[in-house]
Formats: sequence, C-alpha cells, structure tokens
Amino acid sequence: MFLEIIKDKNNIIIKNPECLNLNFTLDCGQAFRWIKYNENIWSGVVKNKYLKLQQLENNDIIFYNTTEYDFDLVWKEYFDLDRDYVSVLNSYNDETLVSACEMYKGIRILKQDEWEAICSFIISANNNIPRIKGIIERLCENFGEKLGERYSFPTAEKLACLNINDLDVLRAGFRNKYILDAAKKISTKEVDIEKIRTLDFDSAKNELLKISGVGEKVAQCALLYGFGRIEAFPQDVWVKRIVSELYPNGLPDCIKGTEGIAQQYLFHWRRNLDKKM
DNA sequence: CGCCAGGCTTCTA
DNA sequence: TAGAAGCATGGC
Repeated sequence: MFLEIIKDKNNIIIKNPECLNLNFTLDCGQAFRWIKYNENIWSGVVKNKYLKLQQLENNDIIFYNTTEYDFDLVWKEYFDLDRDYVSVLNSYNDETLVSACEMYKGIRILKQDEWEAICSFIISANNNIPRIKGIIERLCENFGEKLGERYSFPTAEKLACLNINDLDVLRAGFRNKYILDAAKKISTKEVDIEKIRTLDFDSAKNELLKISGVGEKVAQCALLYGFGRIEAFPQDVWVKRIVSELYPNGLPDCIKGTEGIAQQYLFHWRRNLDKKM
C-alpha cells in the first residue's frame, strides 16, 4: 500500500495509513504479547525488538525510538504493510463478512515469528485469551531476555534444555509437555522452520502436525500468523459457530485465497457479538 | 459454584 | 474412522 513515512527525531510516523487500526489489530486474538497503556499507546516485543507505538486521533501511527532501518526490516513485514487490504476487503461480497469488515476495518494479519506463533498457539489450546496472555508473559519473563521494559520470547533452543517441571511457573497445565516437545523438534530441526517456508500449504501443515500438541487448528494458526499463509482458515469454537450458523454448505467463494483475513474479521465480529449481548 | 476457553491426545467401538 | 473421555488452569 502507499505509505507516507515521516522521520521525526527518533521516531517514525506513518501518516494516516489505510486499513490499519492498532486497537483492533493488536487485540483481536492473533498476537498475545501486546500491552495497552493509556492514550492508545502499545508496547510489545517482536524478534528481539522492543517497540512502543501509538495511534493518534488523526490515525497517524508513531513508532517510538525506531530507525528507518528497523522499520523497513522488521515493522513493515510485521504489520503486513505491503498488502493491499482495501482491495481484499472490497472483494468480499458476503453480507455478514462485509458488515464485519465495515465494523472492524483496520484489522491486519500480523506476520509473527514462526516459532513464537507455533508455541503461542500450542498454549492457546482449550484456553481463553486473558489466560493465554498470562502464560506467555510468564514464559517470556522467566526464560526470555530483558528488552526495554519487556522480555523477548524465549528461543526454542533455550526451552529445549529445560526439564518439564521447570515450566511449572507458567501454570500452563497439560500444555507444558507440548511446549517442550515443540521446542525440541524445532531446535533440532526435526521440524524445520526454514524448510516449511518453502513447502506448499498441505506439506507445511503436515510438518507442523509432527509436533505433539499441534493439531489441525493450531497448525492453521501457525501457518496464518507465523508463516504469513493467508489462505489458512483456523477454526476455533467461534469460527466453527460462524460456519455452522452462516455457511453450513461451504464458505463464500469471495474469500478464496484470503481465507485467513476473512476469518480474522469474522472471528472478531462474532466474539464481540456475544460480549454485547 | 459451574461452564467454558482461538484443542489435543488417547481410548473405545 | 468416528466419537467420546480426559486433561490443568483460571476467566467470568
């Protein structure tokens, strides 16, 4: 998309970006590490980069203490800024989906670190979002590196060296053994992230399914949020609800190829629907 | 207190 | 191959 980027002292500012709303994007259940302070200021850590950013009333987004180099190398990809979301959303002609996109325009699919996405969505299994965030925060505080005011996501190599009971501090219950299995298989490249990047969708998914604790849904999430495969369509209980209520005979044709984006709008819309009732 | 959560593995028929 | 049970923990 067209971006007007301004350097302001140590900050980078995107002027009025099209289809990028931080409050929606950073808190719609795709990434679990963003913390909101007052004044629409958010802090997070991505790939060993601590970031504080803010969206102003006029829609501008300020990346605090960010170099152009880091913006181009890290944040452009992370916020999926090269994708034309306006065209994608305009291509949807399903009534519910159009309505969801109008209400929540500005959600983008974040391109997260692959390992972090795999591990995070293993933790997400049969869990709720507030608790997922807590477990992941404890994972980072206990086993990550201090970065600014936050901690990095621990590497698979770091976690692979731990004993199962070292993970008790997470209070993640039965998921501890899955986290450890994932860390071991990723760090030894028995499941090879670099290779997965090159594979077609089904082969990539089958690689991820070798990890204990990774089933169909977690694999789809890892592919969507970690590997940037926007054709993935993870179905949690909410999306299953949507499919059975609205699309019992199949998904609308208009989402073909961008299922993951449609899924995110529908997911957010459906969850907030229940909250408001 | 009971139901449920961005599910998975294992057991059973 | 399909369906149910069991799982840890805690949000609401």
